[in-house]
Amino acid sequence: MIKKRVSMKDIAQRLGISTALVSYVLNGKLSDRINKATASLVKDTAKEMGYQPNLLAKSLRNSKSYTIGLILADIANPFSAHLARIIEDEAKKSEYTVIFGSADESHLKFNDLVQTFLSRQVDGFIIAAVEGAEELLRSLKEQNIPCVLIDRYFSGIEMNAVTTNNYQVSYDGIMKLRQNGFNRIGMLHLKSSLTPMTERVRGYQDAVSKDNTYTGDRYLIGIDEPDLKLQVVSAIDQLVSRDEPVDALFFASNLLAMEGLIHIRNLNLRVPEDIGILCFDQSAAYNLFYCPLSYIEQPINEIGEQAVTILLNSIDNSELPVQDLVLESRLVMERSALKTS
Amino acid sequence: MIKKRVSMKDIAQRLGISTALVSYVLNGKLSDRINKATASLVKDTAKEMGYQPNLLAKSLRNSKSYTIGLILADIANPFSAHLARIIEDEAKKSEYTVIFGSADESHLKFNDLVQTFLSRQVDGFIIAAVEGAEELLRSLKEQNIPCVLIDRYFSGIEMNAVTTNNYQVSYDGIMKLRQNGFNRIGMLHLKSSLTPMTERVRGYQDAVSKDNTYTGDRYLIGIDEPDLKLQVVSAIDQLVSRDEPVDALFFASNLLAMEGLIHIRNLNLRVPEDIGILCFDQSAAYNLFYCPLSYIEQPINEIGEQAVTILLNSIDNSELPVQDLVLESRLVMERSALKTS
DNA sequence: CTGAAAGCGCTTACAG
DNA sequence: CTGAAAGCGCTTACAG
Repeated sequence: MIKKRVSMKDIAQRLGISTALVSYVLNGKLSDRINKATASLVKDTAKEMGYQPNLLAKSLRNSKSYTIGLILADIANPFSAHLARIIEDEAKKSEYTVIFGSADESHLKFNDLVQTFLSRQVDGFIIAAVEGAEELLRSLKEQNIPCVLIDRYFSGIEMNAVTTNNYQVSYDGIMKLRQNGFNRIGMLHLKSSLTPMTERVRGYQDAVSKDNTYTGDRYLIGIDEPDLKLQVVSAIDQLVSRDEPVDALFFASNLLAMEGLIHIRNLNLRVPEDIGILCFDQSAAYNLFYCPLSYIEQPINEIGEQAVTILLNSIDNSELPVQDLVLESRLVMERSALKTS
Repeated sequence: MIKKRVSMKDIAQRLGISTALVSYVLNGKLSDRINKATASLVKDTAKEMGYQPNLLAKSLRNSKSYTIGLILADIANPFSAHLARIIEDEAKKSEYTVIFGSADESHLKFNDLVQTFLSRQVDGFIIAAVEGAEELLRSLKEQNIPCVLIDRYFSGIEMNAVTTNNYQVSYDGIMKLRQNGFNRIGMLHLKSSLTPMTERVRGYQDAVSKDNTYTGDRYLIGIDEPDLKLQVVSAIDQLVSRDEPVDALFFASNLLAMEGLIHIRNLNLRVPEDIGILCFDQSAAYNLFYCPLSYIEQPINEIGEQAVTILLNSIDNSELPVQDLVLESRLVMERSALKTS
């Protein structure tokens, strides 16, 4: 059996005083009214006996668990993993613990996680929501449970959110490609109704349509996530074998870029001579590609930090107005986006 | 304010019965002795009122939190992130929740995490330990707190562990390189006293020393993690510019391989013509390198699953003997390990 | 300066 | 078939 851990009661008994007194001392409350000698005796004894407060009991009594629930799309995705790390670090600074789960784009898993975390009395949520989550989010809002949405934004619901300027940075990126001389720019995106993806597509569409270059959907292909590899391959095959083939590609996500670049290499297409490249999201992997790749870098650290800050504020004060923070991504232009012909 | 959540007491009052009865019904206990009508009434009312059990209270009462503490080296490392995902999934199947933290190779952070998690009354730990953790691990063992070590193994302490055959697979990998005709094989490893690294080095040393090819340390260079990038660059520069330069390189970790390959490409060394390559750990990034890379793949899924299984077993039954599971890694030989001259 | 007492939301041995 | 009561480890208003 696990050794019984020592409680305040144990300390109190050993010292022949009340648990109330032990509690006051150990929490530094009423310190002005407590006998200094008693106080230090209590502290010493606590240390000696290896006292560890039981946070479960504390939480139950205070109806505050100092726990935040983090729901991510997929912790195995580097973007999520990085975010998880920042959020855990940041939460810890304020003595909060993080419990987490991956929703894997499944509505059922998402609901399940929310319920589990509620049972565990989390003080609030940081959520990268999945499609079909609106109803549940609305109910969290109604119950006044502090939440911050990250990455994905639901326009119908007034909730705290930390997102990035997906539309603008995509637009800027494409315009930059155009200025650099590319004029048949294709885009691969994930079929998704969630804002980051839709906004990136919209940014692309507006940029390529500007001044009537061509209408936005001519070189635009949506990919189904479950069948990603195969579809990326055939999409690229298609785009490069047209009468007027693409001369540049914009990958709307990490994973798309990964698979796309592999195929481009297999096709022996030269970047940027045959095809220019722009990717959304940074990846350590890009460094292994022969041509320095251009990408759009979201400020992950800031997203994580701000999400925690906003959440903790709204836990402390439920009257705060809803915050909707849009951070700026950075456009990093490398050789893959320079026309050389 | 957060709306008060509904408790068993609320249900009991509404129905004019005792909370005991509510508890019995909702937990399916004593179900043979309870009036079916009352039972279904309770269940319906619970559902209608949106009852959510308070796991904090339950845990306090049962001295069991259904929580496991996961301590990783660094959640932002793909290997860890993947592991975290498996462990969370696997734990969830048994209704356990995971709380996690990154120790970042810091002894202090590690201690801190253990204390925090103990305060939260975790039922057990899954731990990728840091250097200098022995003492604390020993104390966990003394307190009979269920633990499973992963990835890193401490020979002095009898604890459950799930690791992989680092020595053997490294040995095999190097022997394979030799069979393929490489005979001046270098290795870059992290300076670390922890088993995975030391075992990989030992495997390399034994393999290159076999039949007196050369002694094991001639082409062996240790890298300090904080200064990894620069040191990898200068290590490689050194190894390839000797009178008898290396004709192959074994990278003992993901990160080393990443930086090393970038530099090899910058030097315009051809893989495998100028230099053969073998990497420890798989990485999605390898696919972007121009030459298919050989690597050693640890069975991450199995590590995670087994760790959870062993942990839950030892939570349920503290009398179980210590388990020390060594899983087999897989050697994946690609063109980077084929001598072509 | 200190203690007795109630209560957070649950479970369970005991009694009827 | 059901209820009263104690207790898990804490905190805190109240009394002295």
